[in-house]
Amino acid sequence: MSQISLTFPDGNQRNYDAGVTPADVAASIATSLAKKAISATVNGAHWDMQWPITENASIAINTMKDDAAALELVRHDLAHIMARAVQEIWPDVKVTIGPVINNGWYYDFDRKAPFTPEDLGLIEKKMKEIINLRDEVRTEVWDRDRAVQHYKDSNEPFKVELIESIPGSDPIRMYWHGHWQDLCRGPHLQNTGQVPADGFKLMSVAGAYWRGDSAREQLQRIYGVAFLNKEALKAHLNMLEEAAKRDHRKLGREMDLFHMQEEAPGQIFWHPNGWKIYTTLQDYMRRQQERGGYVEVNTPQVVDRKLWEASGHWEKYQENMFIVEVDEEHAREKAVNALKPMNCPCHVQVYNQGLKSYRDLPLRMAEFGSCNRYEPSGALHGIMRVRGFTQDDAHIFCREDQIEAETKKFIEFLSAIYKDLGFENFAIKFSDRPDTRSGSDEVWDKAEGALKSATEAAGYEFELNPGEGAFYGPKLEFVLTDAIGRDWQCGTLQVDFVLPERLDANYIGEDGAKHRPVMLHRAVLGSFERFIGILIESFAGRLPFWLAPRQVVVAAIVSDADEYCREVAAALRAKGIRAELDLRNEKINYKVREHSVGKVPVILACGMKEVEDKSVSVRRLGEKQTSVVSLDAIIETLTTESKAPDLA
RNA sequence: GCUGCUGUAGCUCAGUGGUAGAGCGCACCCUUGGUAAGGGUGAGGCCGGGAGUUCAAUCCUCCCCAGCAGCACCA
Repeated sequence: MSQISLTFPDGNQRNYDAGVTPADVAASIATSLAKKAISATVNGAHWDMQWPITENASIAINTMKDDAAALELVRHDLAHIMARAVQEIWPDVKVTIGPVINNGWYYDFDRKAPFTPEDLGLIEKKMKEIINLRDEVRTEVWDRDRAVQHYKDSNEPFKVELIESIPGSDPIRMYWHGHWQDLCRGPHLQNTGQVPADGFKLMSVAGAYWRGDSAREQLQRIYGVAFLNKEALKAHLNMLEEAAKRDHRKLGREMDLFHMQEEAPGQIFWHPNGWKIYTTLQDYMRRQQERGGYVEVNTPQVVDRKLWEASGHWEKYQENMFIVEVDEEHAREKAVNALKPMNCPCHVQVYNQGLKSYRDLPLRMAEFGSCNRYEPSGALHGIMRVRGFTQDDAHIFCREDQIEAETKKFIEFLSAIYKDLGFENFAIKFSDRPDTRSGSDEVWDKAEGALKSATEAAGYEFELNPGEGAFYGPKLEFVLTDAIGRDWQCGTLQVDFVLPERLDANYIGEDGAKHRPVMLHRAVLGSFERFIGILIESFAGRLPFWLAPRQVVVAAIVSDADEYCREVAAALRAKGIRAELDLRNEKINYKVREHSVGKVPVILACGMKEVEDKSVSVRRLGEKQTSVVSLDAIIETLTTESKAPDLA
């Protein structure tokens, strides 16, 4: 048998027979290592202890101390252990797939009766039993036909379909956790006992489509989270609890920002406090847009279907549109309108008024455009995903050769705003050409190239979403993350070659001939509603002073100080600071607690001492310490703090 | 839209086949208290909507609506 040379992390090399497994290698070093090993890293690849190594390679033996490898294996083995547990309890349940995800894993099952929360408890108990059995994990590569036959014999149709979709050149690998067998590419632990029995928890069960296809069977997906020990699991569950506390729906109620009700699903009733955030943010955006060279317009909400037919929305987007039919008494036919789901067609109408010259380009046309979309009921989520919302929308009409410069300018514009609003970090996703698209490959090449090089020139990296572009052009998406790690697309920039064509937008070039402009659809916040939701969660309700709906509460400690409190509040209001009075017949402790819970950034408490000194006792949100400062000083301080970042 | 769960006072939630309860909040009274809940009294509910079973439904069944989790969707 031929020999191969394995190089260890410390640089040492040893020779082994070709086909040696990491288990053999570990055993050759120390029996204790062989026992506690969980996997190997061979030439950078995560390697099962049972897989043979046939060539010279670098090798590292992983133990539970190697967090990344250990977490992946633990979660992956738990997926198998859970599937085994489920089939041991309910032998007729069909298994499908069970990958590792963030913080844990899931496994999709086909079973008629739904899993109940009690079932999850049963499964968890069974899983712990399996772990305690310390069953050996074993693997074999099978012949494709044998694997298919096996799963046909054992009546596992989803597995048959999986095998048939594995490319012909790939091996079909089987794994056994004890007696229980599953198709799996591996790697896995050496035995089930290597899984920490107190480091995991089954979290929830929900429907999920087979292969992510809503036309296919709906399966039941059980989610679990897993960590290397009890403490880490506890920390994770704790984090989830903390995240739930900053849910914008909860804080929206507590801070009296908005509400929603059955009669208007997916639409927001803004209360005074919430609307103050909204208008403050809008005022800020308006100033930024003016500086950024945009002109602002406003266009109709209810627009005849003729325009939507021309734009292509009627054909491609109708099921997401609110259709408004009007029987006009004296009209000969029924007028059919739609609430605008997007602003772009209306903006082209504005653009098309009068002849445009190449000298007018780029023309950046902005609108705080109120849109309505009939979103699927299951998609609605607080104020983050709604049916009525306002975009900070703009369309840049430009020449093809201006795409790159405009894109770069936009990314810089957006990142400055995100920074002002407290988001230093955001992800950029780049979606390139989909299979069905309009426009020539040559034009797509140019547009994709322009977006990519503009992103790089602005100093950002992007993640590629292959084939996810719109049919009319490639796009950039700017993504922020909420309190529990869910991503929300906020900003976007989409190149559009199609709409100017469909709505016949043009400009007169230097050559005196008509040319077609390109449109860049772009938004920074995306929608005010979603963005405010993210702001609330990101700051856990403790908005920066300039955005806080209630900035100051002036609270009397004794009622003899009421008159002075009125003076203080009036003085602050004269400086444009949002100050409220609390002269209620309550103790200062009570008032402090209530306004702290209400996330008011500054409480100014006044008793007789303050009345006499013309001072205030300042308590900042989140600080236990108070300080007494003069009225003049606090007015000056808070006046400065109340300025929006662009005015400071 | 799909699967599952949920819907009782403004909020958070108990509860029962014989039309309801707590805490907080709210109102009033007492209390003027120095930085995260002072005390008392009281008001407040078509038990999400509709139909059915029943002598009787908030409770059981069916349909609808809305919310929650996940999936799909987000051109």
